[in-house]
Amino acid sequence: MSNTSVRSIRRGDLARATGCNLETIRYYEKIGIMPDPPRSTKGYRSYDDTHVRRLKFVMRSRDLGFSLEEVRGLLGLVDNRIQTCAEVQAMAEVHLGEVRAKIADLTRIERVLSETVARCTGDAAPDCAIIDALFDA
Amino acid sequence: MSNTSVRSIRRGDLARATGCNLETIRYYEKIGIMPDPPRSTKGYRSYDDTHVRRLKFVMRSRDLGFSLEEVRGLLGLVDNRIQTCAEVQAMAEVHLGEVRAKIADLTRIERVLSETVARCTGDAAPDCAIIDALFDA
DNA sequence: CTAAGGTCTGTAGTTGATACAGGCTCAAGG
DNA sequence: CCTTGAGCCTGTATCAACTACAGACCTTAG
Repeated sequence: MSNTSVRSIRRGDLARATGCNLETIRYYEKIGIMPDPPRSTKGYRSYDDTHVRRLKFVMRSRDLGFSLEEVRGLLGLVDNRIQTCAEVQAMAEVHLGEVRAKIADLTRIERVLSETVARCTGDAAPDCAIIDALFDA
Repeated sequence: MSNTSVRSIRRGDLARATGCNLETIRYYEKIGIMPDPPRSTKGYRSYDDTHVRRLKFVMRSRDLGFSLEEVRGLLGLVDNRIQTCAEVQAMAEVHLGEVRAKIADLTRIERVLSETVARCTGDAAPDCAIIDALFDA
């Protein structure tokens, strides 16, 4: 791990360091997920380690499917300790339930779709088992 | 099955007959998924069987996760026979691949999340294994 | 000194709906 | 006949979560 301490990098550097889209950084600042960074005399945003770390946290949370509102909640513990571990756990469990529901839903879709596709002859005729299935299901 | 032929129902009736949201019908007409229906002398939309059937087709396709653009493609076969069965099959297979990819993705998320939640003590402390995991993953 | 490329701002577009305001119209009850 | 409430009409705004663009400014390498 490279723990090289970084101070005063620009937005493009932060984007590269985290893999985050350039514009998304500005968006996160606008909605308060990321703090307004200090500026250079000419108005350029200036980031450091703490921003890299926080943005990676946000991205990891998003990658696990937490909504931005949920991420805001998670950051509550990070920032002000306004949330307890128990609350975070509850939130994560709710989210886990949603993820499992989505998996169940997609699994049902997968089953129906694969059955339907299997019934299709795949020829050049303008008559199709998939279309029929969508009409008559 | 009730095959009672229906002619000249209004938008609210179509919504009830299909379970579709009232405003969504207008939206589908605006984007060309549903045709502009004939109007009464006073401008009221007038639907019949064919609209009920088509809207149900659209809803079933959406329920299986097809995007509106994909639905548009499926409707191509229904409407003008501009697509062959083979093309529909190819589209369905691509979509099936996407569904499977999503399931794989969510399954990974589910695994990480459930492991993380399990490591959490769930007490009132302002220190949380979930937060730590999001930082250090 | 110049040219390329990075950054600044505000704003618009994306997908797939859903909601609302303000005005008409229609049907039923009194 | 009149009223009242439901339903319908239109255009426009809102949501998540970004992403992209225009036009101006700044920085840096050659």
